[in-house]
Amino acid sequence: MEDVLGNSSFLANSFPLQSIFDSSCEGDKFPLGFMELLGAQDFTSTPLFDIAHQFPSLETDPPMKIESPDAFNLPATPNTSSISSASSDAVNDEAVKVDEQEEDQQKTKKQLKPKKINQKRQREPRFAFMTKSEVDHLEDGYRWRKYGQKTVKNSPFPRSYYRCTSTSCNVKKRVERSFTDPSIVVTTYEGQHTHPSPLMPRPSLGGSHLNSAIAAGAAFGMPMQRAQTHYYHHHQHPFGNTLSALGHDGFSINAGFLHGQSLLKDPGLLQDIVPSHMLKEE
DNA sequence: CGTATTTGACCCGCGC
DNA sequence: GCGCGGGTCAAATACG
Repeated sequence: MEDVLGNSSFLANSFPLQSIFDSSCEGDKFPLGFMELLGAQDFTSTPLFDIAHQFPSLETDPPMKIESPDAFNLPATPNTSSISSASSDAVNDEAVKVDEQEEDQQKTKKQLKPKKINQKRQREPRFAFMTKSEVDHLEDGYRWRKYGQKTVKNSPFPRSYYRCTSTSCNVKKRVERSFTDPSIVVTTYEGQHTHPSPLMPRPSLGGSHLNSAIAAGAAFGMPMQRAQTHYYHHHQHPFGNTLSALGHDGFSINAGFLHGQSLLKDPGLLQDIVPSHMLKEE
């Protein structure tokens, strides 16, 4: 296809991210989508989800705004392109706090027991990426182990469930194809990696756009494989410090686990993949 | 032999 | 209460 860049707008128009979350929210009623889904789990003790809490108004905002691909400078192959957004559910901090340890135990005992006290179940931050790709499983720098697959209602394509193979990292992701456009792969990440990417040990080595993009993408758990990653976000981004990136539309990234800190320290590198206004905007 | 994938069963939440 | 759909587990299997 030659309309690679055009794909972004195409995706935005024909496949509003909201619909993704609408369908990925299971039975839960998340009229707002992203903010509700903003989880309150703090793997790294970075309370960025609290920050997300401060932006309750999403319904009044337009569903999404797509970022110009140029802003990312991704030299990815024109084969694929992806857009992204994030979500998480909003829960009571207290409930989470109290729940965390208990939940940890319950987690080990799997879900045989009720893990939620009186709140919605999922509380981990979630990022959804729509990637125009022919391969289902995009390489994002982490190793994933498939633990399940389910058929998706209203879709001929199954949804696959992956879990990060790192023992201390319980990041999960779902991969499914859009039934409206089979060439689009929707990848939803849940949770945050507590470790650097095993496949991308030195992000700032090459200094090329690709390298930094991949490094950052890997850090964020974004699909990299021949994919052009576009981020959906709203106008403002409380990008307070380098440890947490967060768009108030729910695009939240906890980069606390990032060991390749040089990447975050150097705005230039980040600029390679993150829109400039996203870095400094407040 | 160790690791990853497959796949049926099970559990849970939600809507009716 | 029941059925449905989503999410996860774990035994079996495949693969290196």
